[in-house]
Amino acid sequence: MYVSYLMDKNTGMFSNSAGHPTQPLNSQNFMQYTDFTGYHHVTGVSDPHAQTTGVWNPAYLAGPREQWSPYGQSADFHGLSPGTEQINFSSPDLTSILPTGPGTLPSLNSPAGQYSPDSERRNSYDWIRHNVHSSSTGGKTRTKDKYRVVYTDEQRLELEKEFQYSRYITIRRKTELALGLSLSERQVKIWFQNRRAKERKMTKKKIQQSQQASKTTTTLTFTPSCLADPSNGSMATSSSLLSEKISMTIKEEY
DNA sequence: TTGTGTTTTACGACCTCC
DNA sequence: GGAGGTCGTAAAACACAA
Repeated sequence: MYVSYLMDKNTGMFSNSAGHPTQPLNSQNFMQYTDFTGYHHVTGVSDPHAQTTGVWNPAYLAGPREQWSPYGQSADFHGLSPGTEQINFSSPDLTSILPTGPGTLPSLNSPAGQYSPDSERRNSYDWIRHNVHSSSTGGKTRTKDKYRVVYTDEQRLELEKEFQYSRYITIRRKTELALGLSLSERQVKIWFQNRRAKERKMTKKKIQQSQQASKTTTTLTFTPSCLADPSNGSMATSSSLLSEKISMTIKEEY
């Protein structure tokens, strides 16, 4: 709230909405995806006109997205226009799911799943499922008929893009996003909360891994001196000691 | 097919700020 | 007091190995 509040106050940031990913941006100043792990559903993401768009609010399907966009100029949330906008994806995770070209999103006419390595795991069955789950307009809670809904690729992508732009969404953007994605503002808010939690979790994991790696390296560089010690006995003994040291290091880590 | 582990929505508890 | 933050967790959805 506080950050959003401040960001909302800081109108200079979004003055004329310039610089905001919502608006068509140059590829140069467009946000870079630094982390997109876990979002495998990219099939048909950028194809608002494909058959898979059953996930969209019928109101949006009535015409081009330009007409239903709450953002004025373009409904292509962050430059999803085919062939006109380019987005830099710096994340290995993202580049793995996106075309290998210079940061271009998949062509609108591309077959769903073509660009997704996960298409092997989440194939056509997957986007069919998404159509089935087109009731992602949400509002369903534990107390209602369904525990949770699965967001569509489009919803996830746009939320993710917004997240890459800013970890904390402004009140205004939350409203716009909720409108554009047929989600409730509460859902958008919670999505951001969960996304931040996910990022923290991954950051923590990475830190732990790097610490563990450095510890292991330290142990390994220290060991040869032990091996050089004539009193150390046979090599077999030394190597067994080494493996013991490593396992102990790992144990310490946990 | 089934068991298991991971990820994704959604919520409640508690905290801070206005 | 209300809104939104983190943290922890439940449960659905999903992937994958056996």
